[in-house]
Amino acid sequence: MTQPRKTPTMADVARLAGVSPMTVSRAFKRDTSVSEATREAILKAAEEIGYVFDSAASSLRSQRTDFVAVTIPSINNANFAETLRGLTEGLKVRGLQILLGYTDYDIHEEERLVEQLLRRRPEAIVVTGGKHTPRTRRLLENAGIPVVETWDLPEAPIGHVVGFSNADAVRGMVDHFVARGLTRIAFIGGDADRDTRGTDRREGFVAAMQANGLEATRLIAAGAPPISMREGADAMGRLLDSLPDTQAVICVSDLSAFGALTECQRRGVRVPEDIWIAGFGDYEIAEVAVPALTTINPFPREIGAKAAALILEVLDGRQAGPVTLRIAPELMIRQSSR
Amino acid sequence: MTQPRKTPTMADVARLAGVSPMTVSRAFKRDTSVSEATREAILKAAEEIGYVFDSAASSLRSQRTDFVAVTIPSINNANFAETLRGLTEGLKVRGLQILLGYTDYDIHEEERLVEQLLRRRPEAIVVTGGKHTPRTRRLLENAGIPVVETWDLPEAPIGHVVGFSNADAVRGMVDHFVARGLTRIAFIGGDADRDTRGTDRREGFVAAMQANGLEATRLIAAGAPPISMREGADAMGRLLDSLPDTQAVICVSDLSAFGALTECQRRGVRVPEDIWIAGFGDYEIAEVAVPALTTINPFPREIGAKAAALILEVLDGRQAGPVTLRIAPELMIRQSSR
DNA sequence: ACAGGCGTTGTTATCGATAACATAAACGGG
DNA sequence: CCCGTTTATGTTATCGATAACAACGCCTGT
Repeated sequence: MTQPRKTPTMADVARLAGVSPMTVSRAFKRDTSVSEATREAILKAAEEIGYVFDSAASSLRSQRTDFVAVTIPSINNANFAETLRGLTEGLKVRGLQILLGYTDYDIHEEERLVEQLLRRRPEAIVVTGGKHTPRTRRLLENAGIPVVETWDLPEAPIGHVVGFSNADAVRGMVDHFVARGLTRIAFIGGDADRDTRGTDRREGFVAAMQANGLEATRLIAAGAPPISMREGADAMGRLLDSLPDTQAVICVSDLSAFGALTECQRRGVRVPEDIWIAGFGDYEIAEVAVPALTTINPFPREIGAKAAALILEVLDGRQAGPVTLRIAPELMIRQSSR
Repeated sequence: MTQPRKTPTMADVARLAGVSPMTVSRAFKRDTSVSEATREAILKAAEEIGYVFDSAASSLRSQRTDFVAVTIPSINNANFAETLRGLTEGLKVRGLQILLGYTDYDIHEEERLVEQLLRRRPEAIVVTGGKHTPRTRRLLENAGIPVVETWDLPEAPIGHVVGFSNADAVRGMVDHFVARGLTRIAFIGGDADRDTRGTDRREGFVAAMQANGLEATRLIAAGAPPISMREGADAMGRLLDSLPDTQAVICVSDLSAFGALTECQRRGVRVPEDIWIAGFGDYEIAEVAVPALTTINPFPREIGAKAAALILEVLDGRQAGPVTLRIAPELMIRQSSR
C-alpha cells in the first residue's frame, strides 16, 4: 500500500508485467509488434501503479517531440482561433501536439517566442505573417524544420506559405464600392505599424483609391492595434465629426466595423442609407449584426487546415520544394453596404 | 563554411569557446557562477554555430520542464483568453511556459487531453471547471504537481481553486430583476449539459426563481454549447413566438444575449422598453452594443493572475495546504435592463 | 523433415544537458 | 603572509525511453 516516493518509470511497469522495458516501450506505441495479450497486461500494470509516459525521455532518445510550434498574434481573436483549430484538427491525426505562443502583434516579442519555441525542438513551425526581425528569420532558416508563414504572401518566403494578400483583398472591396458609384471612402485602422496585416490593408486601400483616381485622405487612426470595438466606435465618431460627407468606411476588422456601426446607431446615422460600413474577417458578428456587415472572408479555418496538410506532406517526404498556397478571400456583400 | 549535418550541441559550443560543456550549460542559466567574459564568449560561439538549447535533454536530466499545463474549453472565447493572459503574464516572470490544450467543452476530451499534457511533465496544471471524469480526477490527484481548478467552486476540489459559483452569480441577477418588479423571466442556454458552467447558470436561474416564488418554466434551449450569437438569435425568436409576454431574458453568455438583442431589432421589439436582456461574461460587445447589455463580470483576467500567483507560491513552498480563492463576480446593470 | 520467413521479445548503448562532487584560482582579514 | 572563504570551472555519472541489433519460437511450403 506504500506509494513509491518517485514517479514510476517504464522499468517499474516492466517489472510488474514481467517483461523487459523495451516491450513496455513498444506497448505504448502504435504499429509495433507486441502481442495483444502482452500489451493489455502492460497497460493494466501501468494503470495499476499510475505510470504516466515521460515524453522528455522519449524525445531525447528518439529525437521526435511530436510538437508543432505555432505563433499567433493573439489568442483572443476568432480568426486566429479558427486557423488554430484547422491546424489542431489536421495535426492530431498524426499525434502531433501544438505548442502555442502569442506575439501580441510585436515582431520583437515574436523573436523571443520563436527562440523559446525552437528550444523545444518542434517538428515544424507555423508563424502568422511574413514580416520578421532579421534574427527571427535566421533562426527559422537554420532550424532545419518545415516553416510555414500564414495570413500573408511574403515577397521572400522563408519556407512554405499559406496565405493571401491583405492589400489585394481590400483593393477588391474598394473597387466594388467605386463600381457602385461611391467616391468619398474612408478607412479606419490602428495608429501604428505593429499589426502588419492591418498596415497592408491600409496600404491596399490607399493604392486602390489612387488606382481609381480618388483621394485616399480619409484615414482615421484609432489606437494601438489590434483595434477594439470601442476604438472603432471612437474613430467613427471622429470621422462623422470631421468628414460628415463620407459615403462609406472600410474598417481594418469586423470588430472595429461593428464599433463604428454602433456609433452610427447612437447618433441616429442610418446604415446603409447615410453611410456604408465594411469590415474584414467575416467574424460571426458581421453576419448577426443589424444591419449585417459587409466584409471579407479570408477562410481562416482553411488556412490552418492547409498548413497542417502541408506539414504532414513535408514530414512524410511527399513534398520536397517550398510551396506557396494561395487562399482567395471572398467579398461578402451584406446590408451595411446596399 | 561547411554546415555540420547534425544540430550542434553544447559540446560543440564548448569546443569552440574552449571551455567544458558544463560551463556552457551554466552560461545559459541565470544566477549561476560564470564570469561575464566567459559567458559572452560562450554566447558568441553559440550564436556563431547556430546552437539552440535543447530543452528535452535539459528536462530529462534536471526533472524540470518549465511547463505549466492549462486546459480551457475553447480558445475562441474572450473570457478564457483573458484568463490565459493572466496566467501567461503571471508565469512568464519565472520562465514558465504554458502548454495549452482545449477540451471543446467535453469532459471526455478533457480526459484525453489531461493525459497527453501530463506526459510532458508540467510543473503544475490548471483546468477550467470542477467537473471531471473519474479517471481525469485520478490522473490529476496522482500527478504529484499543484492542480488548480478555475471558473467554478467544486464541492470536492482536487487541489487548489480559483473561481466563483456560476449559480450564485445568476441568482444575483434574478434577484435584481425581481426586486425591480419583474416576474416573467426567461433563460436562454444550450440544449445539453456539456458546458457545465452553462448548466450551473441555468440551475442557478431555476433555483433563484423558485426561491422568489416564481415559475421557472421559460427555459429556451438553443443548440450545442457553447451557443453562438446566431443560436441566441434563434432562441429569442422562439421565445418571442411562444411566450410573448416575457418581461426579461437572461442568457447564458453575452454572445447569445447579443444575438437575442439583434433578433429583437429585426422584429422591432424594443429593448429595454418591451423586454429586458442580460448576458454573462462582460465581453466587450456587452459594453459597446446599442443598447449596452446588462451582464455579469467574472473578472477572467484576475482568475488567471491569481492562479499564476498561487502556483508560484506553491512551487516555492510558501503555500502548503490546498487553497480556495473566491472571485466575486460583479453585476453590471446597463441600458438593456432599465 | 528442414530452410526460410515472420512476429515477438530481449540486450546494449545512447540521445544531450546537468546534479553532485571535486578542484583550482582569487580574495580578504587579522 | 597564511588560511578560511568565495568564485569559477572541470569531471563523472545519470535522467528514462528507445534505436539498432540479436535471438528465439512458430508457421509454412516443398
